[in-house]
Amino acid sequence: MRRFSVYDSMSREVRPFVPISPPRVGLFVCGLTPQDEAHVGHARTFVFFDVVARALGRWGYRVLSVQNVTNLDDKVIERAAASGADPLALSDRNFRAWRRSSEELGIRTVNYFPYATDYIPEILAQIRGLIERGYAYASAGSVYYTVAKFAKYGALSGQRTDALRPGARIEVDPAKRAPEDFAVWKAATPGEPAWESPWGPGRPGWHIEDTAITLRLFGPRYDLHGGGLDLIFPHHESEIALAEGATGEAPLVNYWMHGGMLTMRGEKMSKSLGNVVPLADALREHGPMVLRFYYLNAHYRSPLDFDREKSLAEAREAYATLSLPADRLAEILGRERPEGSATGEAPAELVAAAGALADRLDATLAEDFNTREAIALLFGWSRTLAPRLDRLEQLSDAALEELRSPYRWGEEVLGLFVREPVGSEPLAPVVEATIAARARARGRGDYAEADRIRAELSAAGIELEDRGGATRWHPVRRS
RNA sequence: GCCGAGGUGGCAGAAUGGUUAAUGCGACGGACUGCAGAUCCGUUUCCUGGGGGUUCGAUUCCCUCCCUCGGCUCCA
Repeated sequence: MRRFSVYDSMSREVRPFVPISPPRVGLFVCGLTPQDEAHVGHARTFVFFDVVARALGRWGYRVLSVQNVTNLDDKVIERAAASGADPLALSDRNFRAWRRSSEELGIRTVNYFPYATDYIPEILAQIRGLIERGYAYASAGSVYYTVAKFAKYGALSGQRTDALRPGARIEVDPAKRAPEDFAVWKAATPGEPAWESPWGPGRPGWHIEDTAITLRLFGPRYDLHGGGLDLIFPHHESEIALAEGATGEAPLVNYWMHGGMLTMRGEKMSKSLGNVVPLADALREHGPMVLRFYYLNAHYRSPLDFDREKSLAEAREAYATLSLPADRLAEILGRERPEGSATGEAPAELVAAAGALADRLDATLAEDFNTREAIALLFGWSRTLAPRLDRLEQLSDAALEELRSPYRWGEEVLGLFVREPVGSEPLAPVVEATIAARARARGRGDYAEADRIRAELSAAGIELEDRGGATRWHPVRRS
């Protein structure tokens, strides 16, 4: 198992990672509340944690990755009521749409996506435990957490409850003993989904579904908890209070990881600001590789500003440069080559460099997942290969694979260099014939006809590239 | 007000107590081309928010001020 370090929001420093029971690692990431469609800000966080899980897997850990789905909360109910939909059906629909997008994005490391409402028995059991231990009380059909009882409340966020602006956004609730107390069980309102409980019909409050899930799947303590920076308070703070209060064991989590926000012209992307770019739109316009590249091209803890006109266009250009040698290698390797025609060996210094690069890539990522630095290293490799691309044809498969190994790393860990199926294979004969016609036109100096054919193919989504007397073609890049 | 994260070239965005502060985008020049695009090569000196301090040396460590963003019970 490779050693690595990670920034822990609780201690506010980069610390060496020590697993609780190696090689297993429990990773819990706060997932979506699918009140609406997912946007590009959400995807940033989840792509990053996908890379974390991929890296740990590569390094020999056995990761159990769980992402909860808060499929019922005030917002879901509110949104459903506005459209006359059933709340659970609405969140289910949005979640399924997110899963389609996330699969397209190559997010493939999450083992479970538990729905909050599938854990009602666990939630009720936890609430009973909290009441027995004096951390919660029933009042008017609801149950509230006694924040004052949990001395460590505020350790993660640095917030002190007595400093919270009273009444800022805290609902004034006469059933609560103290304003900072929060609901772990909410008394049912007619027309809303509700479950029976010792305190009457109701539904779970926020925060508690996560601890119910992790207590069940990981036990009272686990390794890594991730999420967006905006969840630190009150959500993660409250999770700690709920779990440690219920079990008496601490700490709930050994390392808290928080991803920076994606901003839009300096402001956080959120529905209420009206500056949301739906993930599905960005995927359609630029494809998954460009988006992944864009996210991973910044450090995960830095804020990343998203400019709808510029950001992904720039990422597209940069990714094209980065991936061109990778594509060429894959293309040659995927082609049938006559027996004995390609036996060349790669220069020894290149092979050595490729091997050394893999180590450097792992080492870079092992320092708090510096994906940006890893990408810079991969750019270096592409610069090395780019001028030699035309000499690759003679190399043996084994030699080509050696030169490809840094890109294989990028594919395995970063999820880049995955070639999109273009569905153009059946077109190939037609395109080749058209190109041949253009070549004949060029041969007799009829450039008007040649350019007409080129423009026609371009309009059909095929770009031509004249080099060294031959003409290559490829599907036009998405723009 | 309190808590937290940031401020780096035209732009995006890394890193480090120490030679020319990475990488990319863009721009400019060249090669290639019938032309264009794509590609390849080269150039892009003057960039670390302001002010103090520690140090032989600070972008990095400390203090302070300014600005931006996030959180302060809906948030990835």
